[in-house]
Amino acid sequence: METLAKWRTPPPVLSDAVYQDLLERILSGVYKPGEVLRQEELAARYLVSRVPVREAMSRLASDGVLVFRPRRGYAVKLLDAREIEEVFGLRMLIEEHAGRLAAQHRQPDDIRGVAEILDKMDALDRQSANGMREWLELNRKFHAELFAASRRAHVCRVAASLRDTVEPYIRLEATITGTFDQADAEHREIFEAFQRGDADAVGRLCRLHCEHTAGRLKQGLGQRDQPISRTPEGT
Amino acid sequence: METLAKWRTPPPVLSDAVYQDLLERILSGVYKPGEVLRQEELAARYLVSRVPVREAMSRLASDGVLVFRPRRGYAVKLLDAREIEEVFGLRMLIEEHAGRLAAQHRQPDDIRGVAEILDKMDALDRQSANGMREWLELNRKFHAELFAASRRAHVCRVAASLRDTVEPYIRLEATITGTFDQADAEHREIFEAFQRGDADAVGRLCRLHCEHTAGRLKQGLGQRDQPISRTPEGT
DNA sequence: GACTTTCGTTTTGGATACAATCTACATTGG
DNA sequence: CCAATGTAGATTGTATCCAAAACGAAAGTC
Repeated sequence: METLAKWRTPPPVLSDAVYQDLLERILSGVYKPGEVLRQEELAARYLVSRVPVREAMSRLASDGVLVFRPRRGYAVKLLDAREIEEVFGLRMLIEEHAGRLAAQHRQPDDIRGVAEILDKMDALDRQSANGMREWLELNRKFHAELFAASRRAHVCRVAASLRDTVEPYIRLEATITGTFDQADAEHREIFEAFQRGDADAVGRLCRLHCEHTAGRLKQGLGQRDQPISRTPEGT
Repeated sequence: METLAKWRTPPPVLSDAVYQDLLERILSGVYKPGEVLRQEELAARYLVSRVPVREAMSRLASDGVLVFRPRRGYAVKLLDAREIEEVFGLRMLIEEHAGRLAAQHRQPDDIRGVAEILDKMDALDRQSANGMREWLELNRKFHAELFAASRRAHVCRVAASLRDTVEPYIRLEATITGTFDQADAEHREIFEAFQRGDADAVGRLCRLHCEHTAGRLKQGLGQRDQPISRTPEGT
């Protein structure tokens, strides 16, 4: 038998799988900000022991998605309005930078990849709950793929981390108001500048896009007092 | 007996202690970029089991200080010149922002705290190896304390993470060249602007400070080919 | 001689076990 | 009736154990 080993896909690591799924569930609001995550419960859900669950959670805590209170477990990070504004302030900086770099370093494949995501978003039924959910996932993917074209791993890492931190709130707001039109239009604009390699425009538009998202969020979630559970927060 | 429990110091979490010490050792170059960290070895060093060690390492990996390759363990992140430049590009953005916010939101205590650090740095003997080490630690602390005055946890988190990513290289360069004068002067300048609450100046100076550090690094480490071990890297 | 293949060792990933701590609730005393 | 106390159960943090994968060196093959 010849060297099969070289071709075999490397064995998956449970904590990675848990990390991914847990992140997805937090971003999509299955676990709400402030909610405490029980290790045993999650271990049972994923049919693993608590060890990989704990590892996944400690990573999510470093990402800023969870908070850790010793001996009291991990909870979904709960942001107040001021913190949301803070994160968006950072996103505006980083994403302008990332957008500019993306436009400068993009390859033909990148344009195709991003275009594909936009097309998929166009095809969705924004009225159905399912369509909304898919739109939101594709929305996240759009930005990730766009920035990935910069070929700058650290830029992408920071941008993704910041985005993930506020993503639950973005999705909450979008689900409530159901307005995707402005975002759609801005995505198209960004894409067009990206396609023609206009770095300054992409940067400027990305920053604006952040700013507008922050504005919608502020308005949409501003009135409602914390709709969230009662966990007193640190970090 | 009255409620003693409330006064007892909350029980320490081993993985936190390991995280802290491990980070310090990585930043100070005890574990060099590219080096693989054995779980058993570290567990023995800290007299704990491998579990808290793994947890600490998974956090450090999320911070960008370590890289994780499934089933092959964690290694100290090895950056090439391009990545170092990338990180400094981000730092210039973030730290200008952070510096500005710090100047705007600083309290009297913050000024005292930062001044104290600068004084300690002044008092050190920069020739001795020990003095250098202390200077480098205080240098890190200076920036952390300065930015902390912004009262913006997310800003501080991102700034610290980016700084930690390149800190081993900063310390390596500084240890080799032994030139602290420019940094000292810039710290003083930043502090003075910080003291008088000149947000624009602090922002501008922080950005410049980053730029200069990056420049020194590029020159100091540019010539030497990777002095590091042989680990082939991903992420 | 270079390239596999084998096999033993090392090291990792994960499960289980157990002690320490926290939480909730019932009880007591004022 | 309310606050403080005590206690049982739930939950976390860590140690220990085991199977599987990676590594390295020796032996075999063309």
